[in-house]
Amino acid sequence: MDFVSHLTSNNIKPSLQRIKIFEYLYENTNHPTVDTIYKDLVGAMPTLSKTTVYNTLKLFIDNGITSTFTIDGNEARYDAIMEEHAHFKCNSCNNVYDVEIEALKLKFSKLNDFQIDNTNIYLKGVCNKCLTNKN
Amino acid sequence: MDFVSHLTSNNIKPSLQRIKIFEYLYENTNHPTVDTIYKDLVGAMPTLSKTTVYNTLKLFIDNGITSTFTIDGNEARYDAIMEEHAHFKCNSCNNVYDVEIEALKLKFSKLNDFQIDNTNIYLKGVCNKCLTNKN
DNA sequence: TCCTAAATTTGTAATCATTACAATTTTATA
DNA sequence: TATAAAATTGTAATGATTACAAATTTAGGA
Repeated sequence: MDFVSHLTSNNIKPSLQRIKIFEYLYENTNHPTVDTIYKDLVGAMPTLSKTTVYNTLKLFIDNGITSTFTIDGNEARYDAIMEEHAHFKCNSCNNVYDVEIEALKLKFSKLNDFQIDNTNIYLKGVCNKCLTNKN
Repeated sequence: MDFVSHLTSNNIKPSLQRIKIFEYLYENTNHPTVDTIYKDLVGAMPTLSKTTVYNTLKLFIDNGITSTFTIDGNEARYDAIMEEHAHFKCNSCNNVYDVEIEALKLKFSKLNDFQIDNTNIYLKGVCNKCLTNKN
């Protein structure tokens, strides 16, 4: 993945901050929050500002190379995966997993009262790993 | 709908504030925010505190007679309808509509990697009314 | 290369929803 | 009625996000 050309081809000037933040998002598929992104990058880029992280993510979203969602209404999470997918949060280990929703998309598209531009799904429960450990 | 017995049968002592807040939720199915609930009720109950609205809604949720969701990650919305359903927000008129998801629930229940306790779906797009008006 | 304007980054302060907490008021019970 | 428990209230704190203006960097022309 050539991050620089990915940015430029989406009309984003590839500054160092933008490259690093996108690279981080692309390689960390665990749906990081702004705070996580900032803390993980500020070591290598000591002048990084949290405002820049906010600005940059907004820019990415506006240009369609990043998506955002909130799992519990508190902190926004970010994702470089643009294919529509659902999220599953385990109430036991608090991990957030990706879930395929191909079948669901089809169902939704049949709704004819609305023009649906955006589908947002998240599930909560207990993941298999935690179910097994719990005996 | 007898609100008092609905509260008591769900282990909630029916104080005036609790009755009024639940009544409001039950009769206003437009998914109000805390601020909306507070502003609409404080006229009739001048001593009402916004903290009480928060406390009461939390109590309702803990006792299973109210559900909550966030449509855009900013403000929590509340709902006395406990049957699982999706929400559709129109990007043009900003209204939030209820959407049936019976068919979808079936699909989700087939996922066998997770034990799904809670399904949360919201859709965004443009409602028919706005589509028609726009020519 | 140097100069200037525009774009980007940064830090601080403001905003806004929500929560913590302690004081006050109300309710229930002896 | 007296007392303890529960409920309500107001204020202050928290935490994510945004506004905004200053500082820095970048790009293009002289």
